[in-house]
Amino acid sequence: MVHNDLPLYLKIYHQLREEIESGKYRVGDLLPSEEELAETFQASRTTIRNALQELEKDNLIFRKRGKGTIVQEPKTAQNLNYISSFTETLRSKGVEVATGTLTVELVPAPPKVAGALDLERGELVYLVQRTRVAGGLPIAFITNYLLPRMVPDLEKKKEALRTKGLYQLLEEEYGLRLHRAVETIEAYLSGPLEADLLHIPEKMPLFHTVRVVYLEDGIPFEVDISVIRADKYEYKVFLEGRPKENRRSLK
Amino acid sequence: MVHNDLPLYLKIYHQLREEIESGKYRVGDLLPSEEELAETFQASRTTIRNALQELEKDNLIFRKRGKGTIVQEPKTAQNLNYISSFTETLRSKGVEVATGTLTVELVPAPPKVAGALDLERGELVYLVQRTRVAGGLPIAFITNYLLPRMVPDLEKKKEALRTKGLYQLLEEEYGLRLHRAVETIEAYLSGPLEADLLHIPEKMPLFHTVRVVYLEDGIPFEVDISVIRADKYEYKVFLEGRPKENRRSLK
DNA sequence: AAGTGGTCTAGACCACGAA
DNA sequence: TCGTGGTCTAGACCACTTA
Repeated sequence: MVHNDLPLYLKIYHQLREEIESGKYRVGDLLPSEEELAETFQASRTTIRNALQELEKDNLIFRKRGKGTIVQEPKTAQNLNYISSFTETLRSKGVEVATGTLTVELVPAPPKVAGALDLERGELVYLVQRTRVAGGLPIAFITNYLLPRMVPDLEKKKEALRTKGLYQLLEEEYGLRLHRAVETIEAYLSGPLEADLLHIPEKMPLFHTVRVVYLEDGIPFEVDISVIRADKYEYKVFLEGRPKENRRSLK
Repeated sequence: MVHNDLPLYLKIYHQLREEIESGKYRVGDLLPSEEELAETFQASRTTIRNALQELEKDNLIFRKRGKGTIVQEPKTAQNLNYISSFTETLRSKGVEVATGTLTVELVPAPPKVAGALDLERGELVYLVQRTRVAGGLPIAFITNYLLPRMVPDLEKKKEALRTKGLYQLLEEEYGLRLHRAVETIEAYLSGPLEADLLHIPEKMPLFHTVRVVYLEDGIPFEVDISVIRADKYEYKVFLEGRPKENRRSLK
C-alpha cells in the first residue's frame, strides 16, 4: 500500500478538482462551506483554505465573502500563461509536429544574447536551431541559446530533440525547472532569408518572438528566438486583473 | 489621525515592498526570517507569511526551505499580464496617444460577439469604434462591444473616451472590476479596408487581436477587436511555470 | 440573525540546506 | 546540528450577504 506523501492540502485540492471536473458540482454551484469541508476531510479550516487557494489559482472557483465558494465558468478556467514550447502548444491542439533541419553547436554568444544571459562577450553558449514542420510544411524556424553549464553535453542529446520538445528535454534529462519567462511578439514581412528557410514567398506575414527564460533563482538561462508563419499560428494570452495602484500613502 | 484600515498583512506587505524597492535589501539578500519579522511587526508568523505570499505573487521575492527568503532580480519582477488597454500600454511607455475618429452607438450584436457575450442573436450591444493616433500617425483601429446593462448611457460619456482609456472609464464611472480576459493575437496583411482606416498602403503587416473580458463572477462583458500596425507595436507577455501534470493517480 | 469567507493568533512538527 | 520555510491545528473575531 503506497501512501501518497503529498501534503494534505494538495490531496484535498486534487480531490476537489476531480469532483469539480467530473461534474459533481456545476458551474455556479456553491461548494460546501469551509467548515463543512473541514469536517468531511477531517482537517482544519486553514488546511481547507490552502486547498481552496490552489483551486482559486486555477480559476476553478472564486470566493465571495458572505456568500460562499462558487464554481467558475470553465471557459476562463485554464488561466495561466505557462512556459510552453511552440511544439507543445501545437501538439496540445492536436497538430502533428516534426523536426526538419536540426543543428546543435557551441558558439560564442552574440552581443544581445550575452546581454540577456548575463555573459561576457564571446563566452560560449549552446546554439540550437530547428525547423519545425506541421502538415508537411515548414512553419517555424526556432533558434535557442542555452547556458552550457546548465546543460552539459547537450550535443549528445541531439536526437532526442527530434521527437520531444526542448523544454521537456531540459526537465527530464537535466532536471531543470523553468520558472519564468518574458516574451516579446512582433510581426513583420518575410525577406529572402525567411523565404528560403521556410520555403515561402517574400512579403508573407511572420511572427517574430524573443523569449528569455529564467530559472527558479532568477538566473537567465535561455533565449528563444522564433520566426513563425503568421498564417499558420496564433497566440493566446490570458490576462488577469488590472494594473495595481502605485502605492497607497499611509497617513 | 486616520488609521489605515487595510488588513495587517497588507500593511506589512506594503512596508516590505517599499523597503525592497528603496534598496534597503539588495537583490540576492535574505530578508529577515519569518520569525524575526513576526517579532518586529508584532504579528503572528501566519500573518507574516500572508504578507510574504503577496510579495511572492509580485515576484519580488522567492523562498527556499532551509535557506530563507531571497530578494528577486527586478528584471523579472513585474510579472503579471494585466488587462491593459492599448492606450494604457503605450502611455506607460511614454508614448502620447490621441483619439482620431470616435463613434459610440447601440447596435444588434453580430453573431460572433453574441456568442462570446452569451447573448441572443440580435440583442443590442454598445459598439465603440476608435482610431488611435500616436506621433501624428493612426496606428490602431479599435472596436469594442459592451454589454449595455453594465454601462447605461455610455453614449453620454463619449467625450471622456477621447482622453482616458476605455477601461479606466469603466472602472471610474461604472465601478466595474475587470477580472480576467482571453486574447488571441494573429498577424496578417492590410487590405483595402485597413489601408483606408489607417492611411497605410496595402500589404503592410498588422496585428489582429480579439479579447474577451470577464467580470469577477465570470460574466463575459466586453469584446475588444483591435487592428494595430505591427511596425509600430509589439506585445510583451510574461510566462510563469510549466503546464501542470495531469492528475496524479492515488493508490 | 445566521452563515459565509477574511483575518489573525499561538502554538506544533516536519523537510530541507548549510555549516 | 541548527535555522529556515512548509504544513497543520484549534481556536477567535470580523465583514459581508441573504433572508
